[in-house]
Amino acid sequence: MDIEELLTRGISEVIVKEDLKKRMEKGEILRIKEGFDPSSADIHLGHMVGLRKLRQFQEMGHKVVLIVGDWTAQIGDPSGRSATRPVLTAEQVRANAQTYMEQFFTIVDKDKTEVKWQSEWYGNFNLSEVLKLAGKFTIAQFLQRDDFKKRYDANLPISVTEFIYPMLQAYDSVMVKADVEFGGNDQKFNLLVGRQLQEQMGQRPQNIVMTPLLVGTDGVHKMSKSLGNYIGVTESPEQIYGKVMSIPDSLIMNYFELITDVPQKDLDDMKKDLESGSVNPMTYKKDLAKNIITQLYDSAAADEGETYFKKTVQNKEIPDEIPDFDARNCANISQIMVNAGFAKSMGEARRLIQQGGVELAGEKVTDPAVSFKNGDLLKVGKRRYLKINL
RNA sequence: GGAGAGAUGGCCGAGCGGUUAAUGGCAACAGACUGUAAAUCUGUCGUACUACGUACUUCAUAGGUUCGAAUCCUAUUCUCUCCA
Repeated sequence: MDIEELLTRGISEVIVKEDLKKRMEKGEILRIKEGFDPSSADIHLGHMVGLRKLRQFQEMGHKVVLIVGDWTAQIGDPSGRSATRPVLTAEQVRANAQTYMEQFFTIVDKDKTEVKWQSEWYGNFNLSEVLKLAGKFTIAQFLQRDDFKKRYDANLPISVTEFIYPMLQAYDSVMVKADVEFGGNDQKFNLLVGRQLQEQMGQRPQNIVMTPLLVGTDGVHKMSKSLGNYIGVTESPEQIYGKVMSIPDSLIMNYFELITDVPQKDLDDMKKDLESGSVNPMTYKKDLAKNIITQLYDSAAADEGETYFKKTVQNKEIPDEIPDFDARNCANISQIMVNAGFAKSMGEARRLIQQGGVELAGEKVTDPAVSFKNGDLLKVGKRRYLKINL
């Protein structure tokens, strides 16, 4: 992959592109900063966009500096939603960070990565240092940030700690002497603050590489755990396959471009096929699902995912493995559904039955009081199964 | 410190003393349809039950007024605006 493609495909913006390109062409080995906030541990396909890009930089010899945001995790990233996050204990943060890194290094090369914790420099930060740092910024500057401005204009609360977040993130860049910082599109402001602070503190300002935000399975919002529209990289091949199939058809090309290595000219052909309608979108969506699973697992797992999908969704067959459920304490079918987590309440369970969404031993259940016996197969909705154990 | 506005179900947002378990939208779930868990259409969407009904618990929190309150009053907590 040449430098131009590296800086174009799957990238929304590079600041300053010419400068970065020159440095790379000169063969400089760059320190690429990637921060993460261990308030949540799960990596999903949305993160893959940037992580794959990091990997590509590593393959060209550059060094990734991963910053564990154990301090910023306590603030909560203001980008996105306004809901304040619960404060995590140090233990939780450490546990999350561990889990995160395990996932991180399935995509990024661990040997070419340096891990830094924010507490290395913030651990004994004192008030005078905080003041010195805060003194370098103005409120007007923060209100330029779209997210802040919108909330300010809409009379929505903005916590002062949210202003501190970009300051800390910027100071991180100074501490690790970052040459380049990676971030999602929505991070633009924070990334730019890093440039400014580095310059103020006598460092060469970092270049910025921004990756587009992957749209979630709902086809509308960015992929995020809190919106529930995400596909986690640790999910099972069957789950990933199914979730990929559930993205709107209009997202297929976007996913191919951002999280696969399929060459651009192939993508162009596929796009034409989709536009002309000569190929069923499902076909490409299946390819996409397999491609992603192969990256995260291997091609055998991808095949398994596909087989499972064909069986259970397309042919509506019963899956091979069905969990047993101990139903000895359950008086009726509804109770089993609630205890198994298939329904939130007895009322919901009854409704499912009324709507014809429940099958017992192959028969549609119409009477909530039907009798069941050991080994009976219970199907709820399209794809939730269990075997009754008495 | 002073003056004012506001807090409604997972989210957005109506309602301003009784046909209100609370319009509408989104999300979610089920059904139909489909070569996709896409799209589209229909339905459901506080909890429980001896169920076309009944009971209980909801409209920031705690009290109060009233035959009756999400709607009025008081206190508390939180948010926003303006003044200083």
